[in-house]
Amino acid sequence: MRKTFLFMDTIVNKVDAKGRVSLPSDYRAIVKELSTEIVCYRSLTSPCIEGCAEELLEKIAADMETSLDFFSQTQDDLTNLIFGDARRFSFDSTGRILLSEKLLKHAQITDTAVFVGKGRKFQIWNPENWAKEEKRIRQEIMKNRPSLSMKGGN
Amino acid sequence: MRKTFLFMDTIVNKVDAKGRVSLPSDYRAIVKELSTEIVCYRSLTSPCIEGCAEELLEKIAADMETSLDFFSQTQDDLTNLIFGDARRFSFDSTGRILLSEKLLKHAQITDTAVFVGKGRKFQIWNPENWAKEEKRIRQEIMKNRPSLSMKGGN
DNA sequence: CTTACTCTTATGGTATAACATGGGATTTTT
DNA sequence: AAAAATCCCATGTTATACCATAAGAGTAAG
Repeated sequence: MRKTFLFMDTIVNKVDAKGRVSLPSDYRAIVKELSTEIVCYRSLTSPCIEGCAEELLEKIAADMETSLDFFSQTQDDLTNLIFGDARRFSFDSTGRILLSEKLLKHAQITDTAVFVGKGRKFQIWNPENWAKEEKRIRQEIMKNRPSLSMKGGN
Repeated sequence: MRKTFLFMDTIVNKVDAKGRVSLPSDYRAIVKELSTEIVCYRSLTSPCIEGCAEELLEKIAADMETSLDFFSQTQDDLTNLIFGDARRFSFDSTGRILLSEKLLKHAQITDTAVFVGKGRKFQIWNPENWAKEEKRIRQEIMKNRPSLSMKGGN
């Protein structure tokens, strides 16, 4: 069976004064498995940091090259937004990454970070914000439960 | 496995009196990795400098040879503009390139340059202009968000 | 069931290397 | 000869690699 590479679980780690955090070991395993790197950027929609394997961005770049027009406005905007914000974060021998000021500020993270798995991606939250968000999501799901169906995608 | 070569992140560097700027080290790494050179030209659509690996222009040229649009007027015009404007910019031992007057003027850059990653390409902006542009893009994207379906999901 | 041991992971501190940037020297161009 | 471009050295700053300790999970033995 093929090894999985899904970001899962919710892990709470300390952020030190320099902005260093241990990347959960499971996440590190994925990076090694894919021989890729972790890439993080500000979430477009939430006050949190979003991360994924660089491999995924590679795919996006490749898709754009072929699907959209080289000179299209939308492509221009999207690439600016995604790649302009994303940055590679490689971890040291002890498994830590150094988060940037920009990201920490966006996610309002000071001394504690919550890693939340999302499959191909993951998010990093401020603990309080995540608590609220999780509650919101659960309520939302319960409300819309009857109309949720598996569409075959995703 | 193949190493990735995506221009990412947003980096602010000083431009000295001679017009020298440090090319962000990640960008330099890509150049070395691909054993190519950096090529820059005036953006066709924005007041900024656009850059990419010379390799990419090679690819575009190759694509056009075989493309159905071989005789397309628009495509002809666009490539004329880009190839006519593009120039190689190699960096010195300290990693700096010397931007030309023409480019600096087009991007209204004087003493500070903002490098914005775009995947296979990157842009160089005047700080104020980029701030405005980033704002514009974020608004635009948020407005059209529902209709944007990326394969990477969101 | 409890205790001791081992291994992995997280975290704090420090040393080292890499980078951006200023200044000057040398070379090339016109 | 003057101007412009390229190269080289010096420095402050920051990120990264490294070492050491602590904490926790899991395992094996008593």
